[in-house]
Amino acid sequence: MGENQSSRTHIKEMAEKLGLSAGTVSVVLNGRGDSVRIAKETQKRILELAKEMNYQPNIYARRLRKAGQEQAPIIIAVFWRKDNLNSRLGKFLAGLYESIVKRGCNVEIMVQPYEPGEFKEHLHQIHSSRCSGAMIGGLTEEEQVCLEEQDYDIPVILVGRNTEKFHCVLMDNYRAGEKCASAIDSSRIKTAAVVSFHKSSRAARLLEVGFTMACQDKGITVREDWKLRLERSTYEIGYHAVEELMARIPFPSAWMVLDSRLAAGMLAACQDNGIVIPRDLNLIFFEDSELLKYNKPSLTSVDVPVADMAEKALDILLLINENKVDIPIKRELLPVYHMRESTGKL
Amino acid sequence: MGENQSSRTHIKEMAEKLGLSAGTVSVVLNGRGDSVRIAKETQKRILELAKEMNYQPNIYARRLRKAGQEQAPIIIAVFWRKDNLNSRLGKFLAGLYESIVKRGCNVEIMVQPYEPGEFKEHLHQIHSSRCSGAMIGGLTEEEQVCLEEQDYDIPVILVGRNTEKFHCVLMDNYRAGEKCASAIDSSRIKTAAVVSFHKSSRAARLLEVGFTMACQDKGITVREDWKLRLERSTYEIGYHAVEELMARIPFPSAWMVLDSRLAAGMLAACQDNGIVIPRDLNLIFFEDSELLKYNKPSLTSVDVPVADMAEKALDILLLINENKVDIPIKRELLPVYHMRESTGKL
DNA sequence: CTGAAAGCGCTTACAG
DNA sequence: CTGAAAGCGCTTACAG
Repeated sequence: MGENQSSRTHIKEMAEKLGLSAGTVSVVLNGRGDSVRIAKETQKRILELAKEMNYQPNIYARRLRKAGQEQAPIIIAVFWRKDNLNSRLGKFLAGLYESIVKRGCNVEIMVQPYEPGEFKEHLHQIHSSRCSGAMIGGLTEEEQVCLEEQDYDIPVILVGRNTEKFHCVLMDNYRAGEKCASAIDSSRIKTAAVVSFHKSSRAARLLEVGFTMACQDKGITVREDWKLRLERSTYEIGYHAVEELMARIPFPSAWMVLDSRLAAGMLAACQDNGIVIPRDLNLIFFEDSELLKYNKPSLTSVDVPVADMAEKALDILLLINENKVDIPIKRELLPVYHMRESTGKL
Repeated sequence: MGENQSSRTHIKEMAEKLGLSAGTVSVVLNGRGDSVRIAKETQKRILELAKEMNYQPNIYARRLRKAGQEQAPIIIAVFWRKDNLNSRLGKFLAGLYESIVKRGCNVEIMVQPYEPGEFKEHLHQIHSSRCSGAMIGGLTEEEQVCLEEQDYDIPVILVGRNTEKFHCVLMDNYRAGEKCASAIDSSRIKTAAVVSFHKSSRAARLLEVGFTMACQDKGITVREDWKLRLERSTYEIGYHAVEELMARIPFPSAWMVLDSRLAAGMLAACQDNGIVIPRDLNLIFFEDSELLKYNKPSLTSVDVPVADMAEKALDILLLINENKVDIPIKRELLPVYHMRESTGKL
């Protein structure tokens, strides 16, 4: 037992095989063989064996060796859903990096992608022998439940998810919904629709409620049957959503859409059906994209403040590490707001 | 001297202050105080001092301790330009992760953003005591020169840059240029323009040459004065570029554009000037984006195969680590190709 | 030219 | 209830 665990070659092993000391092997492997005047022949034997046994140095041992010369860094493990790597990870890392520089602290960022639904395979990585803290984005509810079943000896910070057990940074979804409503010109517009998804998260529902409530306050009607539930986010589904809404009488004249990837399809449908934005329709998208910004007319959006979230997550992590506070910290941030032509304002 | 270097608190230090042994302190700090039956009072003193001195465990020491129980991983340092974090890092990491899973190897990814132009500050991180290999994206020419002045004891792989000294993975720019030309319907189109930048990289120039040569072969004329050099990539500059090209007589009827961020401005200008795509004009963009895909008409693009590059970079790194080959390996990959309506084909 | 020892910071049996 | 020792894998003076 225990054989397959430490299958990697070590210096000591090689030294024994060669009848040399570990020091000699180490020196040669580090290219200092000549300067320490190890026999050419010995060097050759060592290098050959290293190649043969596929020697890989243990980075941790090397770094430990350097302790005293250099500060040991704080290591942050960032867990991110594989299918989200493209969208927001870049912004998150950028925000994190900026904050690290600003604070002048010695931090290393480790990124660990995970398969959607399979986060549990990484639970063992959340441990003080691996990193100083974990930031986790994109968890499903089941994954979160699973995560919460255990305790961890380092701070865990959920990104974009609410939790009572761990720390978290998230957008104030209710406020985000309100913001969307405030983008509508209520002097002209009296009816509004919501386009969201069938399997909506708690976050999405809060957004919807915030929007609906704020609309009510402004005298804008949001009828129950104007709340569209789509299956997925594709061009075609966006296109059909417009046709469906057009069948409703009266035709709601402002739409809040909970996903910007539908935008292309929806815009095409509007064009094909002679709906002019913002004359006939106010459009507000959740999530920003170039598509929205450069469309003619440009489209208003409300987005998650990812960089901000990274900054706050770092704040929490450093605070916890310094004070060993044990109550969970929650930071709710305001959404980012891009007012554009699609809501009739410049 | 050496005081500010190791300012961090260590267990030994705390043990001395408290008149205890390191073992006792360690046990309590790991929450095993009760199970090992350390006096409550002692535990309290230890925890208080830890808080006061802001004790941070040395992750490397902890991980080394675990050696034998768990495999030491290969650590890949990914250096990425801060201002590119949003665009291609996600795809690169996704590609890297996929390849890691496919190969079933034990790899950790460390991401180190750097300020554009300031890569030299990270040179010391390219060392076997920090990681098993470095992948570097987005270097400027000066940065690359600076990097090449030194030797490193781990494999260095440049992403998207050519080099004789290190390994590299890059797109075959000449072939990419040819691909762009092949998107043009030469039975109908006889003239082509190139829109690029004033300060163009060697890569961009190769792309241009590949395009020009392939056009010649197809009987398409690319006149010198149809080669536009723009200052930067913005909406306005894209808009003006179209006006400039319209002033040329004859008006070139296919354009290869070396950057997709100009797209929005160019499309707006075409629309404003009654230029109909693809009837009057074939458009091919380098770099893909949603904007191109969902435009009406959808726009053809040629893009860097980032995920592929990540895979090949991993291949190289593992190969080098196994065989200690010392000749630089270069992998040139074919671009990714999105044929769309803007070149008149579906 | 090479070996033996010390030590990086930490944890874990073990002894008392 | 606590201490002393051993050891994780590696490197670096030092001795010979």
